[in-house]
Amino acid sequence: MHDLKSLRENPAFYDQNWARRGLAPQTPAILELDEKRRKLQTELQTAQNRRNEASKEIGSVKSKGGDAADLMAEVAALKDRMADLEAQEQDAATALNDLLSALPNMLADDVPDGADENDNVEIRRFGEPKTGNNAAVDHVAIGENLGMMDFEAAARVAGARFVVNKAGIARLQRALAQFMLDTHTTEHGYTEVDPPLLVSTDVMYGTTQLPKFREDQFETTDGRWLVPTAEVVLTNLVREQILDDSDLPLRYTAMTPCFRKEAGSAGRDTRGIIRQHQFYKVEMVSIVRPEESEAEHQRMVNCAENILKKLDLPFRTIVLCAGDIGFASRKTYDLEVWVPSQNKYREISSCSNCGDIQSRRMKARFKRPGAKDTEFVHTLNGSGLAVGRTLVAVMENYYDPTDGGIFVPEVLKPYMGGVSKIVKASS
RNA sequence: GGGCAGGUGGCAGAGUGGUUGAAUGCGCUAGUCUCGAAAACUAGUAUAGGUGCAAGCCUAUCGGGGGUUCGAAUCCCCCUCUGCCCGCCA
Repeated sequence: MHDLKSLRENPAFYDQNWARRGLAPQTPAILELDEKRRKLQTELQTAQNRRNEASKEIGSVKSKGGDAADLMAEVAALKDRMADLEAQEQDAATALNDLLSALPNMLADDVPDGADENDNVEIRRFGEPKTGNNAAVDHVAIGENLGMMDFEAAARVAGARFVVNKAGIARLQRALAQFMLDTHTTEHGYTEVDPPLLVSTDVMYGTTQLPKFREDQFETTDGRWLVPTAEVVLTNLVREQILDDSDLPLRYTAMTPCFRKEAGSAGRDTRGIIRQHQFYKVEMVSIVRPEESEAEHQRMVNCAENILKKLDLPFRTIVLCAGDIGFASRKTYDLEVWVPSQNKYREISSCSNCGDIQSRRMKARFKRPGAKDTEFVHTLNGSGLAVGRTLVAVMENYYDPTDGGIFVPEVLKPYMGGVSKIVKASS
């Protein structure tokens, strides 16, 4: 949700900012509705005030044994008018809310201009990708040759965009998740959370998956939603709370399955596990004071990068341009890992500073010491990392063409029971 | 799934139709006292919105929604959450 007061005071700022995302001016319609709504509200409140007064008078007249018929007639008339005003005010408020909740966050000043992903800006690289190897074996071939990835079985039990991992690959993925979680909790100061995977509609609204991105979500028959990312649950942990200043910053991490319909992605990344209806992701979420969110953002990106560095996977970090940035985000860094079989970098993490757009929707506030008013917190989220895609990167970057095996990255060995290479079981 | 009991301010806990946004206690903040502290005393201490230059005034909120009434924390209905009992179940 957007700050109406601020929007009223500076509509040009909002329109200019939205224009960077390619949106037509929005504030004229908003301001008109807002004014209409407030006018109705004031009128309604005046009527309510008179009703309250009259009711008190009736009480006192009656207690003295007097006749309050005139006053009661006045209130009866007032009630009709109030019902009408209230309905109108509700309509205006709903319309205003619908309008506002469909509009994306304000971009940070230093977000580069641009129309789409081609205008994103690379800011740093790590590692040396093995380029030019068009014959690189992809993770599907590697996994199937090892007999540890079964897409046909997955299709039989669940349909397209699922996989069945087995044996060494299944364990490797578990090791990856474990390693990420341990690193975030012991080195990066995050608190591990084991959250619900089914959440309410309000929660999905809070982090902006609803109402605009309904098509990509799995809804249950009893009105709940499967989480598309742990961001949803972790961020909503502070919903409807007034936090104490000393509680901040809060840093949460969780490893969860994520469920997505991928409704708009038909035909994209159909091979392999790059884009699935269900995948594991280790997520980081920070809840911070407004003035701290920029620094926290940098910190979070470093935490995500650190995982890739420890795994010794080549990657690059980019800033998303105005045209490619997500709905809730003020500014987003993507980490892209080198995928040899595709001979390019692919997204493996996305770290976003959402400012106060989510906290406004969630009513997540905090109070500074001695302050009279509450303030909205800032929320940030980032993948640390997408486990399935990390598995792809490890399989392909650590592939041994001489025997079709996969070397286990050094940092994962403790999680693999001493196994240093995944090889085909001898039959 | 069935039944019973509940959900009131930061916490505890009154309140069962009429200045009750809400007693009282605790906690917290400020002041008095003190060399300082404790104790005691005094005052203050919810959230959101509207309106106003401002002081302020007004509206709403006692789990959520709807209803009855001139008037609802108090009465009625639905939902939800918590506790307990029974049933079922990983």
